[in-house]
Amino acid sequence: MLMTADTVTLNLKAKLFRGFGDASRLHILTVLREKPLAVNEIVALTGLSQPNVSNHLNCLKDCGLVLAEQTGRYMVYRLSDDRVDQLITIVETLLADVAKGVYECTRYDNATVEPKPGD
Amino acid sequence: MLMTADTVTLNLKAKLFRGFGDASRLHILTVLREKPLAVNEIVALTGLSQPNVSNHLNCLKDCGLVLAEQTGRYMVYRLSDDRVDQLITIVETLLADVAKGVYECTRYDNATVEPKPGD
DNA sequence: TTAACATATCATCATATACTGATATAATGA
DNA sequence: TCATTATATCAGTATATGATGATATGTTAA
Repeated sequence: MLMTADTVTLNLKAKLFRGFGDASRLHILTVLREKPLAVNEIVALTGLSQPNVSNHLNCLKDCGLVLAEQTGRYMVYRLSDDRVDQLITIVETLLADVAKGVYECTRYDNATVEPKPGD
Repeated sequence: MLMTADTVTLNLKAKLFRGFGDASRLHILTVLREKPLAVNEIVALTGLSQPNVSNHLNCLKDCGLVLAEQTGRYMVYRLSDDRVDQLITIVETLLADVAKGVYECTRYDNATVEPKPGD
């Protein structure tokens, strides 16, 4: 399939969504909703390893979801845009309505899914 | 690893975001913004293979992002909630501001978006 | 019933990517 | 300078998951 302009845009949007689509990154984004934080603070708040946090922050920064500013020997990160917070808020409200489904969404992992009545 | 209530919620939110975080699924969701569609119509509009569309629709349905209704021999899918459309809209506006960064965000993968042979 | 169509599922493969431990780089202060 | 702290990067591994081709299931109509 050819890489049309639409396809490129589609990939960019998907990639942006994927920025939020990992529990670790979402955790980082969530603690950053409160206030800008240095890496070590994010490590402490999330319980993730330092290299792991650094990797995720790097991704989030490259994707434009967070901004970084060097302050002394601290690198302080913050959300880049109100819409980042906004997207999380909307998903939180949406989750309240579809939580059960999401919880059971195992996609290809059918091995863990029990047979439905009538099967 | 301990699975606190917060961790569970975090994973659910991330999973919901991941529903949007794939170009194929996002394409499907995008064509469904216009109107409800049968699987064969989605296949035609997206150019994806039928099993692939079916798999993604199954995921989207389980995750509560779309609803399915059998109509004769057609299975008609539609977006489950206005917020699904809303989230895509916000990401589209956000993308306009951070597009360059997203495009360059390769994280661990270096083979970004090249057409595959045979496509 | 059979044929044709519509959709779902399965086995398999290939790739993406999250994580860890070790190490490198950078900034500060003694 | 050296020691300490803060962050980033790298190699290696394990897992998740997207895609395909074949097949099964389900629906309608002749």
